[in-house]
Amino acid sequence: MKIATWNINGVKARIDNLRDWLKASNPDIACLQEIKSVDESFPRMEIEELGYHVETHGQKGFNGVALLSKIRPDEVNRGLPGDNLDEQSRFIEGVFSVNGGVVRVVSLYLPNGNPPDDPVKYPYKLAWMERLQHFAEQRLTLEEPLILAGDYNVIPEPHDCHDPRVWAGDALFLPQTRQAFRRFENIGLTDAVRATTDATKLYTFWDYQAGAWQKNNGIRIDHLMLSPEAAIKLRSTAIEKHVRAWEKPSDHVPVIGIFDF
DNA sequence: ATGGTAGGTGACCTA
Repeated sequence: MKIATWNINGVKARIDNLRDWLKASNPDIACLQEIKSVDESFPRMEIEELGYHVETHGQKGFNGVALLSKIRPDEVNRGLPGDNLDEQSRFIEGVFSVNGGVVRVVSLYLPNGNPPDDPVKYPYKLAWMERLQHFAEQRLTLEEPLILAGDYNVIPEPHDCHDPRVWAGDALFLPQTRQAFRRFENIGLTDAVRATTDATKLYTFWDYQAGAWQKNNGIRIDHLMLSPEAAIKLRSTAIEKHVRAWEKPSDHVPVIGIFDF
């Protein structure tokens, strides 16, 4: 089973890219972030035509996540538990039946958090990470394959960016951010890409500005985090870097996990 | 639209 995560930066602007990518990469489940669309205006038919079931958790203008899947989920949960007042659409979970078992797949868009001195933004990011940790801890007790896939807006380690000095004061790389991410690993989640390679200079995002792509000035912020039951079934990972060179690209590229289920 | 770029919105906001 091939499971992908991709921040597409606007589903309406990226519909041709998205369709081309689905045809070429052919994932069984695709987790999308930043659809920047309400549920009603998601280009559902254009995706269904390609044989995918569509579940969205959209929002006007910003954020928004979706799950595209060849098999229909048995259950879908929208919104990260832990704050009834949080109105941002950043989390959708699908439960899928696969040869006798179950796999839970989450598409998440973790808050950016910049600027860090803003009274709201960075605290919101850290609180969201804590809520995600609590969610994960609860799901881990189920002892099921769980894949938390998405744009984490976290650079885990210095070698996950082109120049750590540039990112030193950024919400994506601050010690508290990295510490919160490390907590995900400490409770038993595995960073799928890191588990399958020790290559450096692996990036999933290149800014549109200042020729970042041309200079390979990128960061690795899109991750597949796995429960032990999913990690043991992980066969390989890939970062589909070529997609960044397409016409009208997203600033992120798809990250893939291939599993034995 | 601060600027460098981009998307969605609608007289800026977010990344």
